[in-house]
Amino acid sequence: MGTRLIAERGVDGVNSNVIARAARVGVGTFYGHFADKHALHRAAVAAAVDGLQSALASRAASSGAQASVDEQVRGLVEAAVGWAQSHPEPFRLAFGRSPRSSASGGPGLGLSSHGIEVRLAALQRAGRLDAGVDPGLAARAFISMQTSVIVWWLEASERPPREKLVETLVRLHPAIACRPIG
Amino acid sequence: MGTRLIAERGVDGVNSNVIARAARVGVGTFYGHFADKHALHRAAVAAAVDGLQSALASRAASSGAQASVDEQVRGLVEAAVGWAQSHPEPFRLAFGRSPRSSASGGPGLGLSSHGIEVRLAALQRAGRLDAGVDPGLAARAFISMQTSVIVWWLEASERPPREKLVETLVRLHPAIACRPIG
Amino acid sequence: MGTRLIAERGVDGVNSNVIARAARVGVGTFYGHFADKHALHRAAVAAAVDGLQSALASRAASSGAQASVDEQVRGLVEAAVGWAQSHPEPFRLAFGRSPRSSASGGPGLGLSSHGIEVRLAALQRAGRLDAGVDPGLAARAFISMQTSVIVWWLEASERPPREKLVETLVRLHPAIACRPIG
Amino acid sequence: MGTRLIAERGVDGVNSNVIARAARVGVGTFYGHFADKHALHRAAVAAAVDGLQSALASRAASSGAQASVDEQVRGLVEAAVGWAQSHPEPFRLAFGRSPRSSASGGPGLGLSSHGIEVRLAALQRAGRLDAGVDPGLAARAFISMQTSVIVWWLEASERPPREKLVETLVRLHPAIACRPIG
DNA sequence: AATGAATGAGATTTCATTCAT
DNA sequence: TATGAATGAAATCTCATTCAT
Repeated sequence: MGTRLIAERGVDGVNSNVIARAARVGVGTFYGHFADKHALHRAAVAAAVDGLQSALASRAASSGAQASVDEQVRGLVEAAVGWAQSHPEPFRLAFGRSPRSSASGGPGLGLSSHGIEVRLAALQRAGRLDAGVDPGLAARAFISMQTSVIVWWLEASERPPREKLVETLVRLHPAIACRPIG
Repeated sequence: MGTRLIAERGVDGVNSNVIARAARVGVGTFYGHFADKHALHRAAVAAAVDGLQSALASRAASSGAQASVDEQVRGLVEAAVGWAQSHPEPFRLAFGRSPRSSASGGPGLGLSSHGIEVRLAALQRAGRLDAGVDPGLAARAFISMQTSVIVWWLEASERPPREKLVETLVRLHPAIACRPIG
Repeated sequence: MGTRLIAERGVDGVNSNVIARAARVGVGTFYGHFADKHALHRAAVAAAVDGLQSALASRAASSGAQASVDEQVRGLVEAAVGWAQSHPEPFRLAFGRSPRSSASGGPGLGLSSHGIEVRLAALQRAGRLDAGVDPGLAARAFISMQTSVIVWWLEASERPPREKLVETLVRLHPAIACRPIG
Repeated sequence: MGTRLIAERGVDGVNSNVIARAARVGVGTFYGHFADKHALHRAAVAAAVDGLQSALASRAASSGAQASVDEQVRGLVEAAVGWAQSHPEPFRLAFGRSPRSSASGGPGLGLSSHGIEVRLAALQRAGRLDAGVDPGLAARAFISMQTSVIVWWLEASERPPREKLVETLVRLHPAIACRPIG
């Protein structure tokens, strides 16, 4: 439980005593649960990634397989933005600057880009994605973009309305943005 | 001189004594040149941002104003990738994970998205950019995406060829990806 | 029971939780039996000292008072070596390095040197011990020597046979080694 | 230089801050010189062992090779006692209880018993040392005994006079104590 | 009586920064 | 100006002990 409480605070210049105090436990208790500060950070990031991942998965499941590409993309983007809005701290923690932890790849990763890659590859085989686009790169690019922009949007003082954000992200999704021209 | 030598190493968990040693100067010397560790970091990031910025600017200048949007976009993407390849360490330093410093905005920012925003707005007014897209968000999104993907690509072991990278980024640039449909 | 189990392990850098775990009891249980870590250590040392002491006493009793000095000395050395061999861990614990506890005196003490001192004094009065020797010092010296050497011998990889050990210690016992010359 | 200052204090329950303070240096300075508390302890023990060793060596050198065994033994014992008296703290540190450090062997070791062993073996071959005695064990035994007794003597409140101590140790030295009988 | 999670004082260690040379 | 040993505040971590179950 300490995990969530602490995930909701920043974990960067923060030190173990402060973390423990914030979680209302003794320092020793903290070390009883996590090997060190970074173990906690990793756990919190993993929890956030899992949280978002399952939000996306359940959205994908609820919008039937018969949905159009546009509908699917919009659904996923909305799910991502929605989860970010309801879990701003975990989202920032996992996808904001300095995710020293995300083993996998660039910013915003940790979140697997594999699912998107597969779908893009399928679209490409069906001639519905520009042949010049590399599905792997494009998937990765979209994930980075989406998380980066949402992080910025969460923090921005004069932020565009949520619908504009969703609309823009949808429009930039490779499956939509990179349809074959002509 | 120290700037570059140090920029070429990581600067995060690294401590000032190590930085100084790596730069082959005494600790004291280091503090003779920079107020503190963060001043150095800021300087290195700024240098990288400036470097990239001017690479982009000179490319924009060389491709005349009469060039098509596609040519301009491709030129800028190529310039960005080229600079990143010839200055991988500064690029990573400035745009990789944990840019604690970039005052401006999200990941990859530090690099101003203003220029792109202006151009996108112009295209939109000319009816050549989908009306649903927010130029500010889209500009920001593209910058984040581009830098994130390039950082990943620089580090990736099995990376797609450079042409594929450029092609994919070009195709995802809002000015191209978000042309009005129909 | 806990006493012996724990005595058979080292007790120095070892912490109380580890001790308890090793003894297969809960930490709390441990503190139910001993006031603190040192109480346990003291108890274990005392038990070892008592054990050795009574082994020596019963040997002294069994070899009648009419036995020669040589026989008595050999009997006691054999008893000490025998007990050490059958209780190596307690022996090490009580007489090995770092007996922070032994209130009494130098290494190997805890074991009283008084008995030996009395006998040596008697021999000296009878003109059968060199007059230059101080019975107190000599007694103390023999005890230290005996325990130190046995501890070493217990741990040594290429150790001389037990008989050689006994023989050497006997020969170094003041009552034998320091007979008046000529 | 910190070495000596600190060696002259106890180093057991003492913590690094206290050590540093006692040596009149900052904590960091301490860690600049020694990896940790134990490194200092080891260094101090080594220094003490070396000090005693060279005191013995120079005494051995000054008493010509033509000196009798008795004279040689007395010389070495006097040298050991003398060094211990003039360097009581290092002596206690190196040879007192809990020398967790002495890699070599039993208490009092660290100090090599090899020299004595060699001489005893020579005496034995010459028929001037009881055949039942093992030179290795006897050498080791003497070293342990000597250091243990000196440590006790340094600390004892009612201690026998120094001459008595020397006399007793000389009389217990195997080369003298274990001459063949008859 | 037995348990072991929780505690926090204190030990250990790091590192940004200073300053005498 | 260059240097790096020295510094100590602050961070990390340990472990003897308690106490609710």
